[in-house]
Amino acid sequence: MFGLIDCNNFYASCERAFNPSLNGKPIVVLSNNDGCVIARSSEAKVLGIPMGEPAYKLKELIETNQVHVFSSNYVLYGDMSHRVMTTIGQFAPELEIYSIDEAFLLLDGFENINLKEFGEKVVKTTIRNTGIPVSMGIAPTKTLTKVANKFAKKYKAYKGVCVIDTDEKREKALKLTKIGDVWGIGRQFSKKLEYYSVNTAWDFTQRTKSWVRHTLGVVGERTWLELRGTPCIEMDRATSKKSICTSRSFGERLTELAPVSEAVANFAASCAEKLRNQHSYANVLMVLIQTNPFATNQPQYSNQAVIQLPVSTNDTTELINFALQGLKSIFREGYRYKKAGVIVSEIVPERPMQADLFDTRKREKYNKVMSVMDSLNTSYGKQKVKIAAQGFDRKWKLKNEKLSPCYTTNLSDIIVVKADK
DNA sequence: TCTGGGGTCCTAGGACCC
DNA sequence: TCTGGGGTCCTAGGACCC
Repeated sequence: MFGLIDCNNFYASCERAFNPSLNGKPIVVLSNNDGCVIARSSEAKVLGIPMGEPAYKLKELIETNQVHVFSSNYVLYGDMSHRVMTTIGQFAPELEIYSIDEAFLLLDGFENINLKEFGEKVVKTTIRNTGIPVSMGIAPTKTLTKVANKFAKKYKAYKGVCVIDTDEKREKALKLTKIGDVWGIGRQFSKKLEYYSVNTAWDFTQRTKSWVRHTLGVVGERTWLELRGTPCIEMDRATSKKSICTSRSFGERLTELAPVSEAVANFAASCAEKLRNQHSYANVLMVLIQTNPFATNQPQYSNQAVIQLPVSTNDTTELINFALQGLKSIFREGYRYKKAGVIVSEIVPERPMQADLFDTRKREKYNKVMSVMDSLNTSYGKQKVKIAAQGFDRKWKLKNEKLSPCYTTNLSDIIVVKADK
């Protein structure tokens, strides 16, 4: 059996955890640049605020209903996520962190344990230890735990836990699940399936295997098997990423190379840090820039440069260098740029490292510089030490006017909270 | 004026090999 | 009339997830 734990309205719950006066009030959290709604408390959902809605379209609704609005605070959410994962990790032999607010548990060796009671204990402990409410689905396949989780959230009487462990329960649950709500069935697939009168997850399971294979390919076939109780998707044990991306929309449109360069240098530096954190090197770097695709009345341009790195690396100075070279090759005058990004890929572990016979760079020296930089930034705060190309102008800096304090990671914020009390 | 950011996997087609 | 069979690697694009 598998378990799936999912935090309820995660970002909204994080904002609430340190500000109890928000309990019972509608909250929304906005995407970077204060763009779209990406999280809503249940009160905000009741008001009919849809997921993904651009914030400017909601101005009136927010004012008349006194909705509390927050810019996204990933430092806070990341730290809270870590606390939740640490708590639930203690309950099972294996934990797969699937996203910032979700994790699978492998429930091997739980044959003689009452799973419902077990789940309730996990849920209660997590809320008590972290202040974040969670729900848990338990079932023989990952896709079915997703179904179970939805029911655990929907019905209060379940106390946050739903177990699907018999065919009767499975049939009942699948008949109540719309096909588009199934994990692995997105917009295109559900459109196709509805065309063939497959409206519920149950309808889907009643089709033949070959029909599903023919209509949706192997991916759909796996979902079909999983919904019928045959596990196909195992616990993912890989911990390091295969590609790493840092991209942002700018707070204002940029027309000059200089501020875009500064942004790209920062994105490259962030990729390098992420690489070092997971102890790996990249072999390929890509830089991309684009204008605003929504501004249809303005000249559009987007382009990307792909650079094969001569020697795999996670060195900030080196990656910034290549990223800026790439940027120069694609940057064109006369456009209002909205967004840029850096993606590193073909990622390999730090050891063993493939060297280059003709490499002239003093790699050991630079590695030392990087580790000193990392430890200074860990002790004294992000970006205390950085590369000059990352600059100080920050014209590209995104908008986040409604940022909450970093309660858990910034000492001065913690003191402020105490003073308020 | 205003619309996010970060990932994974699969497939088809082209270029190439013997 | 009639033109093989078996493979790899790469890329772009499409689907999905949070």
